[in-house]
Amino acid sequence: MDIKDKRQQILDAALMLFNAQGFHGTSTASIAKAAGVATGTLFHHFPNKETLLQTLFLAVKQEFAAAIQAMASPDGPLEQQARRLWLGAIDWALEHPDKQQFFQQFSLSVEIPLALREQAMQEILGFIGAMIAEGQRLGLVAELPLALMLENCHGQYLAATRFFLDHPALGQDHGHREASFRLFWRALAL
Amino acid sequence: MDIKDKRQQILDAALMLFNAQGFHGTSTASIAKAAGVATGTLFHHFPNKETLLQTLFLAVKQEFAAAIQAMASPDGPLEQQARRLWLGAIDWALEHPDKQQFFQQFSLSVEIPLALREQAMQEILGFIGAMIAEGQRLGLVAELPLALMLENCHGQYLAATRFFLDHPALGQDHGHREASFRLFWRALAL
Amino acid sequence: MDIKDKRQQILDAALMLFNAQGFHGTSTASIAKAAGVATGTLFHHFPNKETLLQTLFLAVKQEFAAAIQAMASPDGPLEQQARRLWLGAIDWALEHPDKQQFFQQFSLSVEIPLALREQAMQEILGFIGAMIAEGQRLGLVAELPLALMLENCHGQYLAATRFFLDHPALGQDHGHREASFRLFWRALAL
Amino acid sequence: MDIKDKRQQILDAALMLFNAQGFHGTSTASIAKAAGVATGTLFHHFPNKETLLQTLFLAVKQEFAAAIQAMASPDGPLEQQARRLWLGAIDWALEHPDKQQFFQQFSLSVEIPLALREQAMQEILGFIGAMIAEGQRLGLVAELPLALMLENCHGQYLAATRFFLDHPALGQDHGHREASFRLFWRALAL
DNA sequence: TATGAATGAGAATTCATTCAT
DNA sequence: AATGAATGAATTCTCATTCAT
Repeated sequence: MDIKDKRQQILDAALMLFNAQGFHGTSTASIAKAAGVATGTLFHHFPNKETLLQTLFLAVKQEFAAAIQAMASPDGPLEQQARRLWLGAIDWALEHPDKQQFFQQFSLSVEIPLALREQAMQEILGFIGAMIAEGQRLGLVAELPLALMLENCHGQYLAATRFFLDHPALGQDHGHREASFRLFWRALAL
Repeated sequence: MDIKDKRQQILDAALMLFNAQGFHGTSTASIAKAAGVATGTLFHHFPNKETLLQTLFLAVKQEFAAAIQAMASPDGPLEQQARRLWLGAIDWALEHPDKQQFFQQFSLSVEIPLALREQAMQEILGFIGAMIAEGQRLGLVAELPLALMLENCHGQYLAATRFFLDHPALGQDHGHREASFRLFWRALAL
Repeated sequence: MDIKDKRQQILDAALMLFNAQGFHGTSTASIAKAAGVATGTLFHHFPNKETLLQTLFLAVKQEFAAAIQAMASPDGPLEQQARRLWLGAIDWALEHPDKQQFFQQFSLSVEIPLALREQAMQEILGFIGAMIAEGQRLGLVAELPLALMLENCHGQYLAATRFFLDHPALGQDHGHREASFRLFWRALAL
Repeated sequence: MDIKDKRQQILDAALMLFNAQGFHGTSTASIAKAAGVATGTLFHHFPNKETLLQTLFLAVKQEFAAAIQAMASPDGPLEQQARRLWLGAIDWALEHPDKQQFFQQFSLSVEIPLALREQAMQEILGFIGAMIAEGQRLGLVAELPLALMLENCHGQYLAATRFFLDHPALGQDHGHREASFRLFWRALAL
């Protein structure tokens, strides 16, 4: 237990409680208690509650981005690449339900400053954009306004993970997994 | 000014402030002040702050549902019906940006009890479900799990209105309007 | 007890406690308790602790200024006028030892913003300045830099009241009263 | 830099910060930081914050007393001796504005325990008392209560240095320097 | 119905001090 | 002697809600 340092324990506790009760519904005292540290310790590591949330957001975002990046590979036809990515992202969500739920709650929330939110979106959607461009070059993807397509991808991903988090069993069901990809892909495809 | 009763003034002020500052960021005192009434008056009309939010949510939801219902008509081919509905819903969002923003913020939020949220979703997505079933019967719409399709529709609608609220000028642009429908429709269509 | 409103009770309690324990040594909770009100009530009447102090400072200052003004009258030789004023001011201090002690503590303190302090000094020393000018015109008062003379008057008054507050019995002693005036007057006189 | 030991660095930083922000407005952490040492180090040299303040007070007082003592000499007429002392004390204040400001703030403050304050006053005013007695023996100084005269001297000195600290340029002006002495001396003189 | 002063539990944050290294 | 992470009591201030008028 002493291996994980207190800073990390605080982040873990915050993730759990923010998910369960929301940002404003969670007191710093309760985070500290759940983390097994004193109230002062929280403020030793984070100047205030807001920064704690943002630090957490950044950390989760980076973990997700790294996982996605690791899945991407330019092998095979574009649709195969996209399927691999989509299902990989769904799997990541199912393996890290707490982190995914955190994303659902905060990736559009006012608590995260606009700049940080947009930066996160950019980082994650960045190579989705590249893949769409490539698809358009190959005549596989429709020529629609890029910003709108990206917002759409984001919305579909949030919807799909929302669905699978609400019905965890279906996350293993081949039919539902493929269906979710089909909706996503056909929206974009020519 | 005395025409609108104080209850309505309170609801209006709450809508504005909840949008701007969130539920927890808005004090009942500030709502009362913005509404031009005394703090106590708010609690004559609503037993507590939560109920105020839920009442507001219900009112906005019903207004939206009524507007959508008015647009629907079983005339013409299914895709035309769907286009009319989709663009009508987009227009409603553009005409009521404050109410739409309120929806964006609270239709998935923890502040609204699950039961209320689901009921609202049902009411609004209800005849979307019917339309999908009809489409499937006619062989126009893909045979995918219904719950997933509905969640997808919802996610796409939120994404589209998010986009148009962020770029109000494009709300009048034919290309973007059609593109948003195309994404929506192609996801579902066979 | 209900006659004095809570606002005044809070000011009274604050005066007492600030005197006894200093500004930082006095918690808002203890002020509220001593005033017999809830903590929230204090913040209903004063936006924060600092404003409470400044309001108190202003109130005491105005009471003192009014008392002094009431004593001044242009009758008799200048030295008589000055003596009347000086002894009157000493008497006020002895009759209101708590308010005088408050002045001792805060009239030079950093807790009171410079602007407020200077305004208070002006108001109280204003007609001391006029009296000095008159004395100089009559050839009774030395021609020294005015600002320095005023600072000196203030310093002497604080010293004298400090002495009399520390030795309350001597406040009635004719010898000491006269001696304090003599020191003051001879410093200025030609 | 390593020449001055950390203890002294802490005292220097404390002097600066207490002046700028007051005792309660200055955290031990900020003192340590300004001194370039760790928070714990402060508590190796001083058992607590209060003791740090009192140690500082004592050190400054002793430095001042030593400087004054060095200026005193029983040569020439008494008024000359007094002038030398007074102007020397003013000069000391102007040469050590930070230490003088510290004195202004704490020599009457509640933060310094009464005993320490009185001891300091005694030490500094001690030979002022002797000089007054000598003046009275020679028929040069008024026969007024000694305690009152000492308090008056102290008050005048604080007022004069307050004035000169607020108007540093005038500290070199012969007229103002002499005027400040004149006020002081004429108050006491027969 | 309407008012707004009063309430007090609860929140975020600060900070002097300790102590293992 | 020096460090700085950790502590937790204490502090200021907020705010939903009540109630006498």
